[in-house]
Amino acid sequence: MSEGFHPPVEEYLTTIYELAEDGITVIQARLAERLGYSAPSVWEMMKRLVGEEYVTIDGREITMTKKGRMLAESVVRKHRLAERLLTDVIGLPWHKAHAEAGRWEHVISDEVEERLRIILSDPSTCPHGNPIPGTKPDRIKLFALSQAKPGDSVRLERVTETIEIDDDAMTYLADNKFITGSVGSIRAKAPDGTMSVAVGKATVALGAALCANLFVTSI
Amino acid sequence: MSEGFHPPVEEYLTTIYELAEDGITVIQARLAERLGYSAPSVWEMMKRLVGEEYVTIDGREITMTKKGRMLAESVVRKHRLAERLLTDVIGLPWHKAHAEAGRWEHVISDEVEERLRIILSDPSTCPHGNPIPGTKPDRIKLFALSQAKPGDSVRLERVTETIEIDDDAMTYLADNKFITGSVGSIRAKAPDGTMSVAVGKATVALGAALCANLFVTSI
DNA sequence: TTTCGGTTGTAGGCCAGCCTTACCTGTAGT
DNA sequence: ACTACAGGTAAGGCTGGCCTACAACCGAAA
Repeated sequence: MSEGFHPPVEEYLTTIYELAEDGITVIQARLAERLGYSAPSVWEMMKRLVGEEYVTIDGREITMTKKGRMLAESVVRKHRLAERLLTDVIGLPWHKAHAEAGRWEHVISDEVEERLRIILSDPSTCPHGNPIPGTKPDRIKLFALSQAKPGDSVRLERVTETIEIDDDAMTYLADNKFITGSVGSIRAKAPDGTMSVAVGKATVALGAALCANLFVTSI
Repeated sequence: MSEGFHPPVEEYLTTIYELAEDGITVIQARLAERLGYSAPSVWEMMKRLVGEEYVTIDGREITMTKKGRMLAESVVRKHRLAERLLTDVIGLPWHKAHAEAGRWEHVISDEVEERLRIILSDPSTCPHGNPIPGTKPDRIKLFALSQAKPGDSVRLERVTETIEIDDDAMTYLADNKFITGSVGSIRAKAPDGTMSVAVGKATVALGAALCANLFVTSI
């Protein structure tokens, strides 16, 4: 926060970070989609980010430099710590934390970040299971829900950013009590990948695209 | 946060609110000073705020409309609740909370504000003693430290915004352990209003301008 | 091979919100 | 009564970050 305070730059860099984290090739078009900006706007910002040595572009693919990655990780860290604060301390519902933290991430100072890490006992993930950069991750092997078979019992461990940004999907998951930590058992899997999962007394239907972005452990 | 999200507008309105709160006549020149903007910038924004019916201008004096006051109070409320969160829960030092909250106030949603009010037990003031709009104030009569006489013992109850925005002054107070809740006894009062106050084992020297903005109770 | 969807690049524009410079006005002090 | 100075108004300018419209390219499928 000391010298530069540039929410747009931070926004672009974290989006690059999160796309890469979700295994999506980072090109301008993906950024334009996710950010909701026009292609020329993204292009212009890329020129700037290359100029300021936050990223390099090789062919179409955008890669962060060390400088870019450090800034991105700092902001992502603040975002995910903020989410933990919001859910664990402030009591904001699970599915609403992402949007709130999306604004908070730009205004949290390094000192407060440090305090948060302490009072939250150095958490390794956000409430949706995504890792907090700079902490040693719990090395449990997760797999996509889409790989589970009928009969399997699983615990939901992680919802990727691709889903986190989708308010409707998050609300749907929360309404059906299928949030991080919830246990479900696979009832059925349709040919198109849609799954039926029993959670508590009810059964939730989950589309293929959603299942590919829900990571679980066997139980 | 729903529709309009205009940090500059919020910044101007809260500044107007805080100037009035500190008993300072609100004119453009005061705003320019406190915000660090040029007079024409302030003038332009005033045109806009009058146009959008946030304020009215009568002669030189600027007064908020109901609409303006509601927005200003909402932002001030978020600011002061954020300060409480920062000091009481997150553990940020007393004198650093103001600057941090100055950024947070623009990004806190109404829902989080409500949660904060609950987890903080509906506080009636910020950590510096300024009232949180919408709560019934503790009706203790405070007086300015400058009105105290040598020999008096007082407890510091409130530091006005005029001082809160002054980082050096706040750090000085904190370094000398003279913060809200601290007890001091007046040792001496110089002709120019400078006071010597014993706090704990040490004695603090406080300038006249500062003393006029520190509110205390007799003890 | 042609065509077409996805993508990148270019040109030109717009608006908020700040700036400087300059000028005008009213009030207070000598 | 005159000057000084604080305060307000005017005109013009700049930058960041977004836009639309359009041109150029590329790979894959028809």
